[in-house]
Amino acid sequence: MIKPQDIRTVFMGTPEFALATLQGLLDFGLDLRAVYTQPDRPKGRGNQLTPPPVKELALKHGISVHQPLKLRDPAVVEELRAIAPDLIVVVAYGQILPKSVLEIPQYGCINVHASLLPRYRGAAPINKAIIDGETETGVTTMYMDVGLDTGDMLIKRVTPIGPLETAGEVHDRLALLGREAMEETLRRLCAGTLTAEKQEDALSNYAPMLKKEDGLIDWERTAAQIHNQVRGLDPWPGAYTQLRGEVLKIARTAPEAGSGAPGTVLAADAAGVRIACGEGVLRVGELQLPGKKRLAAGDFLRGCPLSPGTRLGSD
RNA sequence: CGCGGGGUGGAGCAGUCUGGUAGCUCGUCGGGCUCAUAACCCGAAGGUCGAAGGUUCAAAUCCUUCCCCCGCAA
Repeated sequence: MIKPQDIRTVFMGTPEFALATLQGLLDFGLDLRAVYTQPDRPKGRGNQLTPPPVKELALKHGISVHQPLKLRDPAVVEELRAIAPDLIVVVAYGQILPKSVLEIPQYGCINVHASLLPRYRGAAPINKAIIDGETETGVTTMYMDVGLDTGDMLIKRVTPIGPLETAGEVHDRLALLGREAMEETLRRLCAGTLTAEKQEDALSNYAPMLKKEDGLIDWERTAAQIHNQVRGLDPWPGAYTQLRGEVLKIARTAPEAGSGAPGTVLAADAAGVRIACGEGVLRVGELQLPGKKRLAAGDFLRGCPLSPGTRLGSD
């Protein structure tokens, strides 16, 4: 039986997704020696230098924060070795851990990944799962190895994906599940009952980093496919089409029955804008023009009327 | 000094370039019509046009300064 306060731990993470797990580590009572996170980056209007969410939480708890540009820098590795962690916990850190780092902690490097491995390895597991129309997903903790999300699996937590749920909503849920999975992992680590399971590589697939162009809608596809694309890319990067040469972002969609020439507005009122797809009709609840904010269909139409017959997409 | 858009009745917007009665769609209120309705018809209320200063006979509109909001750059 290992006591949490005897485990010298380093946490590595950057965005909001990592927050719950970091808090979980604190609550669990680990001996948290340092937090590694990405450097402050210019963000927001005016390009303000903004600290990553993890940094703010760490500072609030008086934990020393490291923000190396490159973790693989020998000096950085040396510094980390000097901290002599028994365990490194990694959640959405944003940098690959070199072998030299992976070998430092005696209890290994444990990562929380937002999918049911071996499915959806890679940078955008939540989005990709929704885009593919999956009805459930989850989180997996694993021992990290040199591959990308290929390490031996420890604990899984499953959650259903609702038919209208967006990536943002699932993201928030998975962040909490990730914390639970990590806590369970730590309990077993302390109790000595932690078991690891190899990933079945043949069942794996890869979720590459999202690009803005992934949001371009092809109205020839089915309403269900487009719906999955829209909610899978919400809130970032967002799905879009074109209206009179301008980018029109859409959100809060639902597939419906019906038909028409793909890309044609069939009806537009406060209940939504109905657009014909290659198969079926997509009801759009929220729309956004460049420089404007996202508006509910009713509000949007007051400022930008859309008459039936309007064609969307490239000409 | 990263790029860009904006602040106009309760909501969303037009009007600003080219100064001259503040407008549109919707909402609200009153009335009418209807078996009925988030429908339709008639009418009404509601705005120091973000703030201050300047130019002008006259400023939402042109000039200066300031405040606030938003989109994109993960």
